[in-house]
Amino acid sequence: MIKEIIAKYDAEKIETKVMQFWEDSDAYLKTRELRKTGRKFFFVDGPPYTTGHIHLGTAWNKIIKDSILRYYSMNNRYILERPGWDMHGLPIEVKVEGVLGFKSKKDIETFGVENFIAKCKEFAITQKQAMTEQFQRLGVWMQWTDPYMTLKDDYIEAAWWTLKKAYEKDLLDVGKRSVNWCPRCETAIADSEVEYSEQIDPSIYVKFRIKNCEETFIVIWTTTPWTIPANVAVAVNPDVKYSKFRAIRQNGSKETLITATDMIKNVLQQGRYIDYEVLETMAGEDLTKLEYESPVGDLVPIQNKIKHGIYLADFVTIENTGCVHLAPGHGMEDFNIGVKYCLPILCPVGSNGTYTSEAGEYEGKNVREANTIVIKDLKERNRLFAEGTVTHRYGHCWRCKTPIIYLATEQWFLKITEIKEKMLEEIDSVDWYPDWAGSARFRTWVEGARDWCISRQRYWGIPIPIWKCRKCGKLEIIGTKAELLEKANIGEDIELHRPYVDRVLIPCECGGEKMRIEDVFDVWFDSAVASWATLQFPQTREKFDEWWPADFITEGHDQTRGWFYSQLGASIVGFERAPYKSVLMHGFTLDAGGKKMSKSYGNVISPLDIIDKFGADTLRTYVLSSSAPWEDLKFNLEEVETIHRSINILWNVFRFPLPYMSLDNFDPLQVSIDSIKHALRKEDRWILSRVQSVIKAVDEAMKGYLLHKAVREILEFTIEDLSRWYIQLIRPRTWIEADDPDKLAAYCVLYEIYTTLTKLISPFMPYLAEEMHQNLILNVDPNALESVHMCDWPKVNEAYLDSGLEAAMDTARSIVEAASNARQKKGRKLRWPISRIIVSPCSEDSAKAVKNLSSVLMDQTNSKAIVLIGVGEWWDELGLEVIPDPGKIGPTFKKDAGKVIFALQKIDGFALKKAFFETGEFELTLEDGSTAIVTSGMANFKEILPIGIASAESNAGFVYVDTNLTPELEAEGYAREVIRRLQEMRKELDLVIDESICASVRIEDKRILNLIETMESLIAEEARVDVFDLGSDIDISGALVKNWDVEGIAMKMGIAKK
RNA sequence: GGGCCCGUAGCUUAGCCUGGUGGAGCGCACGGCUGAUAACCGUGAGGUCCUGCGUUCGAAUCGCAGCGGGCCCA
Repeated sequence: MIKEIIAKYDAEKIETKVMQFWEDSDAYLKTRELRKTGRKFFFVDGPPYTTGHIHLGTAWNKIIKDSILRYYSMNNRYILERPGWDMHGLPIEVKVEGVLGFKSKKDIETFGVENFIAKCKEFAITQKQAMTEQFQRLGVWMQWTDPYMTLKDDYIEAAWWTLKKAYEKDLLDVGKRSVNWCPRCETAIADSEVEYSEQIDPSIYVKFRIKNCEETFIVIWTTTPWTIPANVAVAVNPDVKYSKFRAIRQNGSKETLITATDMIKNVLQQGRYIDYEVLETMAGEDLTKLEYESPVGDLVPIQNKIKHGIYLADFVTIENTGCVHLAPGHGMEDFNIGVKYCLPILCPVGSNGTYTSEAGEYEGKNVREANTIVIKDLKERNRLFAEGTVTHRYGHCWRCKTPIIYLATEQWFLKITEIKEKMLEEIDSVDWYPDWAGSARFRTWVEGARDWCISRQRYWGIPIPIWKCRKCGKLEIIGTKAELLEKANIGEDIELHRPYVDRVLIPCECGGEKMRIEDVFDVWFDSAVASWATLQFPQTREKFDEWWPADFITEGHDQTRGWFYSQLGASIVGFERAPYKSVLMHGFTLDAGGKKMSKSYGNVISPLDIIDKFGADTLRTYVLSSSAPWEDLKFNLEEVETIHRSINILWNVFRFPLPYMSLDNFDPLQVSIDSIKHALRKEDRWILSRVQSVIKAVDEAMKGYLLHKAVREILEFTIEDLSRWYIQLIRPRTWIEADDPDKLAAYCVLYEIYTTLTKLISPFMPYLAEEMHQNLILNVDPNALESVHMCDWPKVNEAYLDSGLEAAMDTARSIVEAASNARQKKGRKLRWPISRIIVSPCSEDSAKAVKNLSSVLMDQTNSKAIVLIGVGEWWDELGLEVIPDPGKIGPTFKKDAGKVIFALQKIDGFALKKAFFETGEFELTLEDGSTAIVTSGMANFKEILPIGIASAESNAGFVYVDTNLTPELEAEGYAREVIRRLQEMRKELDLVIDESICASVRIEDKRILNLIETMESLIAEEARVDVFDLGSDIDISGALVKNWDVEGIAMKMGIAKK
């Protein structure tokens, strides 16, 4: 039996209860089980990093995923969607280092890698647990008991297997490259791990003395003096003019310099020269013949062994001096030029950011601290041309904020440049939502991609499975744990982390021993293999063959260069095809002002706080409805409150009929819409049609992942059509006491609508939907499907669709609004009946709608009749005033204009208007008997409303409301006022709906009393009055007595339980 | 500096693809309703459609340039 609900919407209560129900009933597992025969749908969850707390962005991300998966599940898709956790990497290492008070890698070595790894693992697992609970609270249904975790051995094997594939396909490369390096973490870091921020650095101009030439210097500019000891060359632009010129100081001293011609002025200013004289102008090309000597050769002996040349490079811009200092060991572009021209890659800096012995006198000094020393040394050697500072954006380690340096070190690479074409090809075979996410954004990124440095010199990560012979240097790439154990002849199981795998040695054919290289993987490589790791590949092939590749993934737009990219690269390496078939790119959460949320701004909003206040359904509905998925979401608390109110309306809509249904023992299993078909009213057919249209619209929206449109459609239907219209229309029917077919029809329709609506909202508001399902379905039929999420998604019932009726109802609503507007103009409350409203329709369709829905119109306008005028005709009770336009009449009629105007004011406006409408002119008889032809435009018209009539425009045409009272109407009006007061008093006494009362009403105004006496039975019936005492001088008593002022008439009323 | 996206009422947004007098919701003001009631409805005020230039008879809509915001890159 359907249960009455008195409680107002209490999200916390509902959601706690439903969560418990899901757990007790194993609803999630049963739902998946139920769809086992359905078409497979493989979803791969982009693994959030285990930071310990979810934020609004990760919440939105999971909410989008959950809603889409619930929708697919109801559409009979068999879903696989293990949630994932990204648990390795520097962020956790840095956190743990912080907890343990470590400063550098040495501390870790002292503490013991084994101990350190154990701490990292413990930390990651604790954080994962906390975040799991938070995601569950959002109502997200995933395999929380069996997530994929990047720290598990089977996951690690997936990464190993992929690397081995890369090796077999010759896509693995090793070599010196210039990489971003964090001197604190002592590791290479990815481009994506570099955070740029403003920083003040030295800005120096340095003179390099040209060899075999009389005291001539080429001038370069740099912000990193510490790289001067590693300088090996200078780059100039091939398309730029350079000059050799004599610079002259105030005191007459001179110096011969080489810079870009256009930079002479700047250089002179920097060096405080006052004049110059160009000696020679040359192309960049000409400079390449020159050689120069290091300014610090006496301090860095290795510099004297290097031949310092000048080379051409397109990247050189006309800034500063137009000559660029090249240190291939300390810069990306420098390195590339170095490789191109086979320059020595001098890198006299160690992993901790201090100079090595190669740096001669500088050995042991920290590079950033060495800046001032280098400047001083240059000055002493007369090689410092100018000195200053510059504020610019500089890269920092995203975890520890240390300024990065570039180091040329030996690293491992995936040769992305070799598979780029294939990657671009695969992008086209993927469905992107929105389209430009793939066709523009992702494509551009991949086109510019470089080889991927996958090695890191750290501890907490997937060990790179490369074993190298200490004797002959032969490599062995290991693909699985079994392979490792076998090749190393180890019997017992080991964990695939450092330092355990580091201890495993593999005998080499040469008689030597292969030992693992020390590096671990870049964490981006971890998640890159998620789509097969989550299928337990390579441990088993079965699931992989069944499910892979993913049908769908969705992540934020930052993942264009992140997970969308890393997965594609790894998948081309492993399988030569994209690992996903469709991708939805979603936006970022910003604060209400459109700024990004960040701890330093203090504008971070926690999803958990929102849930505590409004519930998960409100948060979900808010984030889903407020903007298109791919647009950034400006989080606005007022809008959350608005959504909460909307859901509250949904709740009120839902609970409104329950007391009546319960009272009447309404059993939906016994009565169906078919069985009471004959009793369906127009409005019933209308709402049934509307709900079909909503299903259609939601399906259409979901097809393109337009979740915002889907949710808005449902909310608008609920508020506009259900709450504001249909419920208002059927309220009187629910009060009918007998077992009336009219009432039953309304119940059946409501029941049909609600059960459909329950399913429609279930992907988006899973808790509320479940609560409604439990009452509407399970309380009626204990054998029904336990959870709404197990139900099939509603199918559009074409038989109920009636677009003509939907349009007609729109017309009717517009008329009711206009009538309400017109009433207001005359101050006539809706409670007071009116004799008639008159509609002058603007089209045949409107006229038809009025005829068709006249009962609805009478009902909602509280009028006794609807008068329909013919299309294009005038309501004959209207007067029409003719307003002549002298501006038009004057020029035509000159001196007779006055007579024409006078005549126009006297004639029948209707005839004139008709003539204007039909022929455009009218023959006017003037006072003196003569005639004049007036044409349309010479007069305007203004309608004259009869007394007591007000008008307003609707989209069906003009609506006139007759507010003139008759004694009958007045009697009913006052009666309604009395009923209203008695109802309010009943309420105040908290009476049960169908409880009878004794009531007494004293009205001293005789005329009003007489009117009301004619309505005594109506009042008694409406207010459930059994014993009714009405008079002008009676005593008023009861449990509650009140004095009222009804439209200026004093009334005293008393009521009591019978 | 580059790529992509966004900019419409105080706030959140529809309309933009396919040019023809800009629509909602929230908030505000006024009025109404009343057994859904700490709910609800109506009316009203409120717009340089980010700016400028161009195309066009006509631009929120198309093009170009700029400004502001976001993500990514340099």
